[in-house]
Amino acid sequence: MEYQLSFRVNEHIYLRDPESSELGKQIVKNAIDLIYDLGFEHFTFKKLAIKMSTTEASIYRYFENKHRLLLYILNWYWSYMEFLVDFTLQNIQNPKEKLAKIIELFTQSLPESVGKLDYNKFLLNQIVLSESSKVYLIKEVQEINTHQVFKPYKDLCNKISEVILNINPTYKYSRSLSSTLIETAHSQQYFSKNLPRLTDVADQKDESFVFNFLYQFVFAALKKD
Amino acid sequence: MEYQLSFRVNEHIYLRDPESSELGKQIVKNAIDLIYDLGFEHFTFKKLAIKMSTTEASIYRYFENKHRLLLYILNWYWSYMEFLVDFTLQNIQNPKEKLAKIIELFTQSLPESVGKLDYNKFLLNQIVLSESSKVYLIKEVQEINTHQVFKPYKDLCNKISEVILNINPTYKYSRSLSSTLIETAHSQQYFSKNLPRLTDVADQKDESFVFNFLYQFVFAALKKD
DNA sequence: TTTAATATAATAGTATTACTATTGTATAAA
DNA sequence: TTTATACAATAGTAATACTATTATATTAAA
Repeated sequence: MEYQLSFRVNEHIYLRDPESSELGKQIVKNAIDLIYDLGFEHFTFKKLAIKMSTTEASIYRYFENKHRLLLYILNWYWSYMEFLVDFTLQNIQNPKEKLAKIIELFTQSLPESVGKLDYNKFLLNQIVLSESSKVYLIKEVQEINTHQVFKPYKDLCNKISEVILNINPTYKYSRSLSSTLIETAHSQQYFSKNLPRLTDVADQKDESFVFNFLYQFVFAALKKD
Repeated sequence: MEYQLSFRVNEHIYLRDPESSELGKQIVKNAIDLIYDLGFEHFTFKKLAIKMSTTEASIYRYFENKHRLLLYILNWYWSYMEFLVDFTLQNIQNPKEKLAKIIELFTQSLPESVGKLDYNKFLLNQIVLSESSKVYLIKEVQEINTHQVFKPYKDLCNKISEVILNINPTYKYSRSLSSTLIETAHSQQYFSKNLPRLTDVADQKDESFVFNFLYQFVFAALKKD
């Protein structure tokens, strides 16, 4: 069985829906590769156009600027993670077990899809670790937020916070703990790899370190006294 | 009593020590103002030069590029925070009380200095919230890390992790918890203001929200079972 | 006191990046 | 067959990032 996942992405993010044409799909796919290679600061539409043998202007017909393209990728990622959460929690009743699964999802490498239709999940995950916060840490947050461009992130947090409230209905910080879970999963993975002295990883290859750390503190925070 | 704090900043960060001349000091001071006004992405040396009635080239004699200038500011901030931690923990014996004070430092506005000699602490704090992660979330991390440019951050984490280990000597994640404390203090303050649905703030003016959230989860994580 | 050396910032550039108006071509509709 | 329109490429401009060189001021040496 080979299938491609697609999500409706807020139309304020793009000028022309990249899902609507082959060129559009290629722009997103190649952008993920190139942002991974160069880092977002060094990534330009010109370089992307050369890589794809198309023109800068053609890319500009799809996205206003590179920030919108990154925002598109992140919207896709957040929607995908919400889907994965739903998918993974199927048939699990115990809310503690659910939360453990969620932490696992955010700290382990994403399942690679079978076909070539889909985005490269490894590269996607890598750019999320290093670039995701750049989509909201900008002067224009408030303004673009009015167009609901962060809704998938909020929905994802909401879903996690429901599980948290199932474990401890009196816990007062379910949303903050959810966003902290996600942000910390990212930052600690990034630190483990690049600035290990900011963490307690013994072996930088140890994939379970961030899981163990997060598991301990998330469940500790939810313990009733 | 009016005094100015200065810290030795790693000389790999600048081309010419900004502390060594009046122009250098003005560059840093004005940069803090302008990055606050424009956001780091829209901040350029040209605009800074115009604001200061000097030239772009003169600024380039001090810093290789705007990223280095931001890194300089963050190095100053991390050193300053370590100083503040030392200063604040004077005469406090109880390690739990110490940690509470530390959380307070990272979640409340910085003490403004008396004279005009110093940097504007309010603006400094604001740009730390929105721009700090941009100094390490770059393709060149590993490379610049070899020049110790993140040492003040690591030292700061180290200091906090010592306090953590005093509370619970068997806790295995003292460094990770320290960096998470700092990063979460920043991100939750940023979210409270700009994307409140990712948090549980009731009133966006509530300065104590992030403190309460952090206090609860940091101390919960350290509780022995 | 005059000259030489040095430090400093300004001038005047170039290359790259970000973005856009216009044109040309292919496809679909009338 | 003609006309509309959808699309991407051409060909630009403006802003940004960065640098080589020149001019000026200051300090040190003769």
